[in-house]
Amino acid sequence: MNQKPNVYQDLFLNHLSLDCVVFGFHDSQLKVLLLRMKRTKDWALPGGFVKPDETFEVAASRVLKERTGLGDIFLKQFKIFSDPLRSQNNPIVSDLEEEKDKGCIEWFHQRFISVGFYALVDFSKAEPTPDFFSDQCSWKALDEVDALMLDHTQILTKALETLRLQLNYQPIGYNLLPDKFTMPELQKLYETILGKELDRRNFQRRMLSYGILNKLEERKTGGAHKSPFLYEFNLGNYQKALQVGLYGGW
Amino acid sequence: MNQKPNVYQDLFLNHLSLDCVVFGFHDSQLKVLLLRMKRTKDWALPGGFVKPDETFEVAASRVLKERTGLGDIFLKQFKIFSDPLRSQNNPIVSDLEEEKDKGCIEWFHQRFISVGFYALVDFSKAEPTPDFFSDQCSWKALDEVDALMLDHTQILTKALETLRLQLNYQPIGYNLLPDKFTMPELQKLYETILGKELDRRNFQRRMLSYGILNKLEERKTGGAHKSPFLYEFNLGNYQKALQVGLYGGW
DNA sequence: TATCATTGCGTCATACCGACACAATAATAA
DNA sequence: TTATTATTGTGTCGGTATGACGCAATGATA
Repeated sequence: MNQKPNVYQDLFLNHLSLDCVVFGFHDSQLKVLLLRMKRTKDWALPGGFVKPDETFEVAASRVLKERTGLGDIFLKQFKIFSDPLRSQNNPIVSDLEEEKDKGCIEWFHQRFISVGFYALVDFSKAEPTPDFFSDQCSWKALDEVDALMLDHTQILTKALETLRLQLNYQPIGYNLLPDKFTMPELQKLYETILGKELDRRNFQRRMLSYGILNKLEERKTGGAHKSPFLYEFNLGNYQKALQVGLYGGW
Repeated sequence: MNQKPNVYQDLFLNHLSLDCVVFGFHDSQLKVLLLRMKRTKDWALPGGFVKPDETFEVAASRVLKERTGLGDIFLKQFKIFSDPLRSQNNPIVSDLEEEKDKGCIEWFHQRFISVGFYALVDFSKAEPTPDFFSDQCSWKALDEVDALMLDHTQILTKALETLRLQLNYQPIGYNLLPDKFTMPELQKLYETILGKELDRRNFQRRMLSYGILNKLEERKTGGAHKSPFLYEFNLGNYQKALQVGLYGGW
């Protein structure tokens, strides 16, 4: 979608769309990747459509490759949004009307259901790239996000809610942090996602008990105080925890 | 879909379908509602399509109303299945070919994505009813379920997996048990869903600690041994637990 | 050299959980 | 009528996880 396809109906399947809530972590803040629409300047989630030979997962990967330059992104579908009126009044249409592009307008006038994905990416490695309908693609801290296009605010909210829930039985951080990181950094990530502060000492104890961290000999220097140890994820245990979960529960 | 609509393309949206995994509890067994295809005798999940004015949730409710006679069913979407090849070789088509119904065959030859729902219903109140393509609609215990049509086995497996996960932070039982029930019955439900046995005494302690049960004065008589107390769900707390979750987690 | 926020490591009381003991009960068999 | 037996109600006990907090060590800055 870097170039405007004049042939949506030939390229993509009717009614099907997807939207991605891309999370990144930077400056002790949880950020989301957003697009700004060309004419209306509305902000929107990166999204796209599905080709005849794609699963939704593949389509989402393709879209995120275009928007961030990254491949092999952590991606998870969390909900499907199917309100019959959700895709009405798409600001994209008003952009297109200026160009009198009939076929294209028709495509965007149809009803779309949207599969919501959330993605976790390394902030420093992503290269935000606008699509054809937007003039800007950039990271926004969660508390800077105003009203979004269509039902995208609702999608973002649900994604965050899901992420918070998953935190309880899934490891997180491998996709959001650099390879080596300190315990305070990891804690800050958790605190940002949860939106509340945690006890430093209890966090460390619990985190270490999961067995998904390797403590390194190095320390992170340069900070203005006592230099903390560096950690890395134990990928084997991390992957295992992703599948089995962190707690047995029942 | 009790009658065969000759006008799918006018009634429903292209590419969109849904499948429901309907769970019921009876005879200390977890059962699933299945349909048997008329000609091929393949077993399948109850499913359907989406009308232009429906959300997926509304469409699923409509389908389940037709298959069970029940309204206001506990319903939850858990995953969308979008393999491009998933809806190939639909046995329904071979049924239709006998009738040389061209338009109808075309409809079923298109690629469908399917939103998976799972539903929890009161076994005793449901009235299984086949649709136009099936000659039988009946409950099957989980271990009696053989290979299902298309990717329906995969859908069923994922539904069960989701249900087991949800058990950890959501109350369950209100939709599956009669109004009054005993602690052993509730435990049996948990054991059946989880596929493993639990300690009677620890189960009771944990269950009561949730605060979602009212202990009644009555006992259940007629059993061959000591008569157990009856319980009912405390609906207020139950609903609250559904939203907030059973455990704080982080 | 003193200051001070930050970090590493530890303590303590409490809650919770798994495993298990024992008496009470209700239908059935003797 | 009485003994048997499987089941249920209630409680205990030790181990473990959790929340709240103490204190000394560190490393840049003043």
